[in-house]
Amino acid sequence: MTDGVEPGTVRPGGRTARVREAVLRAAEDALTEQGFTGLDLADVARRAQVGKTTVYRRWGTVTGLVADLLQDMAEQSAPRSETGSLLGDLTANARLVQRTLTDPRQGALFKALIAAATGDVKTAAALHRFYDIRVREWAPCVRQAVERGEVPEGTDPHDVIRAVSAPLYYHLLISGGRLDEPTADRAAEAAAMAARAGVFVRVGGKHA
Amino acid sequence: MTDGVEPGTVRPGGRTARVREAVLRAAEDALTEQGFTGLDLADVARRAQVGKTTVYRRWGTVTGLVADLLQDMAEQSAPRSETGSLLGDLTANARLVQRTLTDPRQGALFKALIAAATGDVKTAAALHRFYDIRVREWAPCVRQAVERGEVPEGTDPHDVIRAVSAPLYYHLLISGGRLDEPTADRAAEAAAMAARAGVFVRVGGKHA
DNA sequence: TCACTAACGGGTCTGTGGTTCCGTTAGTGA
DNA sequence: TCACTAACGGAACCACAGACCCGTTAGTGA
Repeated sequence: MTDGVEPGTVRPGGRTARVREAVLRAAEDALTEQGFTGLDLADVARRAQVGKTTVYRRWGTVTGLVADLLQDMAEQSAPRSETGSLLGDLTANARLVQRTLTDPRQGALFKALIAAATGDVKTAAALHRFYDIRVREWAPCVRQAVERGEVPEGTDPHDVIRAVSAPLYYHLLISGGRLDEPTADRAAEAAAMAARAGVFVRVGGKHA
Repeated sequence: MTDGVEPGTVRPGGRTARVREAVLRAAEDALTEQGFTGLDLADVARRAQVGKTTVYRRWGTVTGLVADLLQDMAEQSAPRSETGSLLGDLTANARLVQRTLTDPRQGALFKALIAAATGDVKTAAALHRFYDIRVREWAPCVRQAVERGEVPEGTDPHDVIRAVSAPLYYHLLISGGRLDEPTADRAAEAAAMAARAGVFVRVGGKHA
């Protein structure tokens, strides 16, 4: 803590990078299969074919490992589609999220990541960063809608994109309701309607 | 497992009830302070001034205890307010949720409950039941809005109420954004707008 | 009021998640 | 290509959450 250098920072190339890669993939698998609660670092080490000492030294705790995994996931981005209308773009986004959360592996993984973030501020910060990046990637479609005059000037793009995802995550984590394509479409419609009506216009020009 | 009777079912009165009460309150406190991860049943027993054997016998696991706590919480209901307009009612609901989630203790508790539910199907079922009850309590205000002609016939009341909460929980768990009164008001507005536009009309008459 | 036994609880034991020690392997810079 | 040392990893070790045993307390029905 006090004496500085974290392991993995001085010689980040070669073996160190390979170990990190293997451990993160193993952690992903383990989280997906066991969930956040059932995760132990020795098991991750076994899956990664790496000494468990290494895992404990580099990441220390389960939440530390999850935080690093989130950082890694944040780096790989998926491209967005463009349909020419706000509703079309938001629907594409909603369906992408819906498909991701419905996929047995991905859905379980995201649940585990979110659960981990509830208990640790560093992990929570990593999760926020991850979603901030994803939201930023889709924000342009709202800006284009503003330019086209579909939604009023001053509309906060991030708020709109988040409004699309929110009901889907609510279903996944809280209500347990069906998470099908019509649900996704409804989420997109609701967000588009609200955006058109000027609900997401920021008066002071301040962004979240 | 195979031989039937669960402890606490044959003599549910007197001491058994007192123990349950004390343990649930202690679990609530512990969850609030330590979060879901940092919870151990011996600590709960200590707080409740109850033998730890009792806690292990009656509830067995952390998730089992959380599931019972959720059932207990579901039984105590908070009344809703009526303002005479859909937007007014939804705003009242949004602010209630916002205040609950912002409160340091309550917010932490709900985070912990949701995290626990991600890892265990019984707990998840209990969580779904809890929110289903809460949603039902507020559904009448949407039905009244239908009667007043504010929103189209066939609008699913539950969908509307859930649409109000969703962005608030999204902020709490995922984006980490500000969770203030304007945010709550915006959530209510967005839901009201979408409802008015007929986004939540169910075609087949089937409810979620 | 009394007998019956469900449910409680202190004490002890154990499996395992996590830590530490120290020798080995392999990046890195000259 | 060589010296230096960061980073890895097997093995022994430890602490503690959770299981178990068995004697005690107190609801319940007659």
